[in-house]
Amino acid sequence: MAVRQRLPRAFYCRPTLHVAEDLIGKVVVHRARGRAPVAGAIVEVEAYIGESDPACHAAPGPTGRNAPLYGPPGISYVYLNYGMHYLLNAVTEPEGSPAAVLIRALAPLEGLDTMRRRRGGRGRVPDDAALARGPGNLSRAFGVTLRQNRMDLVDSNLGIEDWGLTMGPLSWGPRIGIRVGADRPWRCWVTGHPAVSGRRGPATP
DNA sequence: CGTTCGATGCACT
DNA sequence: GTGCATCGAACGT
Repeated sequence: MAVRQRLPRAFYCRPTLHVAEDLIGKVVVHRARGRAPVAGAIVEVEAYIGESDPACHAAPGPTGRNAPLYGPPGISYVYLNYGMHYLLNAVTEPEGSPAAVLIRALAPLEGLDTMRRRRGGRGRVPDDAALARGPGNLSRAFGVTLRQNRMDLVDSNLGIEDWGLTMGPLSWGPRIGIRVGADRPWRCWVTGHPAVSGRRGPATP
C-alpha cells in the first residue's frame, strides 16, 4: 500500500463526466465511530449534471433537499430513496453549478466482516462481490445514512482515496432505474467486473 | 434465464 | 396525493 492519498477538492471541481470516469478505481473509506474501517474500490458510477438534466435532483431548481448540489465540490450528498435506501453522491463542479456523481458499486477491500454484519440483517449473507453491489446495498454495507449527508469527502471520516489501483477497461451506457433522461449515456462501469450492478458487460450500441 | 411487484418514507406540488 | 437515481422474492418460460 504505497499510495493512500485523499482526493483533493480540485479533483471534484471539474466537469462531472471527467470526475465520474476518474472516480473509477478510487477507494471509498468510511471510519465510523467505534467500528472497524471499511474500504472499497469504485467500479460503477453515474453522473447527474445540472438543472437541464431531468433526472438530476437539481432539475426543479434549488429546494431544501438538493441544497448540497449547489454547494462546494467534494461534499457528500446522501438522500433516502424509495423509503428505505440511502444513495451516496459526491458533489462536483464549482459552487453554484449543481451536479454530482452517484457511487453505484464498490469492490470490497477492507472491513469485509463489518460489511457482512451490516448486510446480513435478514436473509443470507451475500458473497463478497455483492456486498456493495448497487447504490442501496453499498450504503448499507458502508454504514452510510442521512447522517453522512453534507460531509466533507476531502477531510472527514468519510472520504475517497487514491490507492494506485488499476481497473480494467471502462464502458459507458444509459443510467439505470430512472424514468426521465434515460437517453444520456452517463453511467460508467468497469467492463465485466463482478461487483457491478445491473448489466456489467460491454456497452452494446 | 426473464418479468412483475410489494415494501417503505419523505420531498415536493 | 404522487412519484421516486432500489432491492429481492416470487413467479413465468
